[in-house]
Amino acid sequence: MTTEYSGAGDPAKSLELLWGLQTPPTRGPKPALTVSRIVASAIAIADAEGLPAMSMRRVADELGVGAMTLYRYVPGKSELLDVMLDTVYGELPRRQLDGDWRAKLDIVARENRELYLRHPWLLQVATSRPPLGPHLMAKYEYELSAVEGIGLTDVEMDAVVALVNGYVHGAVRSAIEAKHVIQSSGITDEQWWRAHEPLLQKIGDAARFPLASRVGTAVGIEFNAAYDSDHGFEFGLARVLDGVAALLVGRPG
Amino acid sequence: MTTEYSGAGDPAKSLELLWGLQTPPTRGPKPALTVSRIVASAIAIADAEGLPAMSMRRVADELGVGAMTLYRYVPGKSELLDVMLDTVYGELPRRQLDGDWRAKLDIVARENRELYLRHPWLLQVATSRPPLGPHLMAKYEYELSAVEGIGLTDVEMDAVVALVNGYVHGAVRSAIEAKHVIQSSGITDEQWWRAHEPLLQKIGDAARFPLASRVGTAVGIEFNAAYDSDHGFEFGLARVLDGVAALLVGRPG
DNA sequence: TCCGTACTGGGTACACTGTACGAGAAGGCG
DNA sequence: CGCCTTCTCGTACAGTGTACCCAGTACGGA
Repeated sequence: MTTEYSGAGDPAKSLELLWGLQTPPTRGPKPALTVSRIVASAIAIADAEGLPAMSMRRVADELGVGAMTLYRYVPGKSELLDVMLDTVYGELPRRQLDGDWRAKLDIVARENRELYLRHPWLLQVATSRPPLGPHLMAKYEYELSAVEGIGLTDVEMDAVVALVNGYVHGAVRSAIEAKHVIQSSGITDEQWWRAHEPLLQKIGDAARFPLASRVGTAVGIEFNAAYDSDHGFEFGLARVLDGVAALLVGRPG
Repeated sequence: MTTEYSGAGDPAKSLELLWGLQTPPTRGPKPALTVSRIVASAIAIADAEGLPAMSMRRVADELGVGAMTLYRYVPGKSELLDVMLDTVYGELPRRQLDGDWRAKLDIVARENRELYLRHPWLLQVATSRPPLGPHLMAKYEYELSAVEGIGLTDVEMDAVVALVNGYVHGAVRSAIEAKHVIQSSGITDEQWWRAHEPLLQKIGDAARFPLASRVGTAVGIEFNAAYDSDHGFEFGLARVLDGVAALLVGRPG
């Protein structure tokens, strides 16, 4: 299983692709493909079969062309990933944000969560300083607008947005991976803990990890129950937003 | 560039390795290697050259044996990664936690941060439900002890620990990736934004993203300055802990 | 109209990856 | 000693991204 890096390719090349800056040539045969068709295929494969299945040959097969043909449109796989990222960012609704900052950040968090659930492979792409595509720019602008004018410095605004985005990223990743493990193994968390109790007892002192086994079992039961899995997400998000609220106490805004 | 999954191998096999449950045979030639030597080599390579450089052949070369020899000691690369994870978790100091819950969580967060900075490849390993090695168990137990007896339910204790760990993970990842990009490209964030200003102006309406460019520039300057890079970490951590504090208001503990 | 030339398509090849298989060597036990 | 377990590791296979190069296409200028 592999995960990829964004921004690993030539930034200038990626930017040209992202903003559609390459001027189409007048001579020569008409291209059979377009970058967006390639990107759409790649996203479809990643959505359906995961990021590791998205190889250049696989995408090319899907489009009915040879593998090397893709390199006429995209400098390499890294740049393809960059464009995939920016493309799915374009799916975000970016509706009008109403209410106070908390309501706005709440919506932002939920929209990002939906996006991650729709494209789980996003969670496997490292996205620090990705090439600034138009949709990523718009996403950043949109998210900053949620905390504009509430008394934060510019740097604090960025930090708060990053904090919320980071939380959503982590929370969704945990949830998805837990679901995957349960699906692939057919073993729930609770069953897993129970199955390993004998092992844990055999390993030296069973009382060495009292908190871990008590809490671990409780969490397993909770997740195993027909418990609303959104609840865990809500809990963490509320904590993060409470933390931001504490920062704003006593500030004008 | 590739990243790996933990827990992708046979859990039972990983557990046997992690807890050292295999009984050494009496017959046959003496093994030339040990699992811990293999793991130490693998960790050294991953530390020095990154996770993608840690291939089975590379580790075998380092140890002066054939690639397939490793498979006598470790079922596969996934299980090797599991043991690597548990081994570095064993490096955590786990000193006596003093003070109130906030001081304790603060220490936990800092210790985890140090670990990530020492072994950046940890950030590229997906660790949801990794095989329960002895050191991971100890880590979990230690972290739970920071929030034990302060009025949280078991499930809340797990959620708070996961929240803090998730924050540290995300914050360190951002910091490390930002540093990598600056090192490899020689371009600071500020220079990057300035260099792309003409591009952004050329793209339709330059005023389309006023917040993004203002805040982006401010953040770039801040990071570029000889500004203590720990400051950003502190800010986010304080927000997270404030959020936990808000949860505890009015509870006995 | 016709050719040169810019361009596209894609086959082949290379250096990698993890690891299945199986042959040969080594060494404790009856 | 001989058996049988165990260890080492060469070879092989199905993948990966992509560099290189040749063949075919179609427009611009003559």
